[in-house]
Amino acid sequence: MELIELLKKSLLFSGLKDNDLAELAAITVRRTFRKGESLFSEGDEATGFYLLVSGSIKLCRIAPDGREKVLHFVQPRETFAEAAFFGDGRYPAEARALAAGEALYLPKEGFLELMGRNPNFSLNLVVSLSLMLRQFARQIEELSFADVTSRLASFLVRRSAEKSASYGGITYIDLGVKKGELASRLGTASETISRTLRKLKDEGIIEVQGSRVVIHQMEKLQKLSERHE
Amino acid sequence: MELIELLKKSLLFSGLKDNDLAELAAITVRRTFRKGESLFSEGDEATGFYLLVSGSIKLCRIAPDGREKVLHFVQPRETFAEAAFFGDGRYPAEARALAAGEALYLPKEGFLELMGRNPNFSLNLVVSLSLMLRQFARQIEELSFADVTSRLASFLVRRSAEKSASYGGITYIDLGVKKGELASRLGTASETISRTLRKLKDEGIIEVQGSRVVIHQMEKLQKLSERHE
DNA sequence: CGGGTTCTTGACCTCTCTCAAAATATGTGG
DNA sequence: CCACATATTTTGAGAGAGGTCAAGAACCCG
Repeated sequence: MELIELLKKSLLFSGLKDNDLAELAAITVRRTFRKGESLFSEGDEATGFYLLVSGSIKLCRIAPDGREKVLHFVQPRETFAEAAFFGDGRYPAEARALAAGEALYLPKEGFLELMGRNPNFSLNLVVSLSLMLRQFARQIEELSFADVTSRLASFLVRRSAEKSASYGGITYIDLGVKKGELASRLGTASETISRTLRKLKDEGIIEVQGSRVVIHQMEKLQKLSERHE
Repeated sequence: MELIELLKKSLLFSGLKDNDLAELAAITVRRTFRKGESLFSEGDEATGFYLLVSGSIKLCRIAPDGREKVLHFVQPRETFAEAAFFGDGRYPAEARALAAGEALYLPKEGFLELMGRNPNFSLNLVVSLSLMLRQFARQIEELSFADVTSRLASFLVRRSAEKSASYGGITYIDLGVKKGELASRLGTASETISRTLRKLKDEGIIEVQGSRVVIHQMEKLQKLSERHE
């Protein structure tokens, strides 16, 4: 697809005029990646940020004891590693591909230059970062207050809103990630996810088929996710 | 103090030239507040953001069950509520004064205009937001992995780095907040903070005198905070 | 059809939450 | 500056959610 079309799909560049986008396209680098490939690692020098076009990426950190904590699953059209713009210029996490795909690379240097010339870039970037901050704040709140059932319900509800198929009141979600990864993202252990999914199934709220989840009673799920929040 | 001098103290405006600062000063509103006063509440229309000059502010959210979750303690010279720039334009949390002081209010409208005219404002804002993102990411990681001892140690170490007095290997920290608030910030209960502080005291690592903490063995504290990270 | 990974389940155990009560600190008016 | 009222902190005891370890089952791929 045309590079400019791809750029336009991102929230980050949505408000830009065509000639702005052309400037942007001039510094953009297309990059494909395979499953399991790492786009950058924790501690690497941050030379730019990315816009995911297709495929699936997780941002994660490795704890000293070897366990991995998933901070975020990146969806197509989302940007990631914008925070590469800060002070020390190192990536604070690793970006690993869960499925093969393509990303657009925006080099820091060229982008900073664009920001200096064209305020629209900065304004959009600020909006994007602010949205992320809000998301993170919610995650912090969830981790402090909500139990695993509630967090899992919250995840499923959100996922079903953004990425699902629905027929006659029944919603089908494709988790798209291994349950172990989901556990890490929700700040718990895979065993607990297993047990919690089972509990929800026993209550007739959902059904699990591999990495596919069928939601039978969305309302109950919503209630569970709001109980604490 | 001169308004421009106050503005210059913030990381957010540190790199600006004097004439930029003068423009900024022109739209700045000084605002004093008393202890317990709320600068804005969750859900209020976000009309701008703040730079804390003196006093102490906490950002918090109230859960449906009435409990309060502290997201962040704002230190003098720091800005807060920059995220007011996003989409729906509502404050996502409440800002309540822990001690009387003064803040500078930067109205959204005027600031957006400045950003459009002068790229330096945007660049600094992006840096500032990125730093916050990094902080939040660390908090998420801590909440998922680390136990309370580790989180408390981490908090103390960080606090001692930014706000402490030190004589001959012994460091004195003023918590500056009630222990209950600290508990909320660390995602735990005040009883647990109490017990954990006591445990650290029994091990000879720290000493507690009201809201003052004396660190005797910084290395051990550091080790505790890194065990998980 | 192996061989490896991932998932599930069971058992156990520990950390931390909760509730209740005592102790301490803080603030207020006189 | 004291004495009382309120708020905060500490301590104790009990319960429960969820982590960990271990083993078997299911799944996935070449």
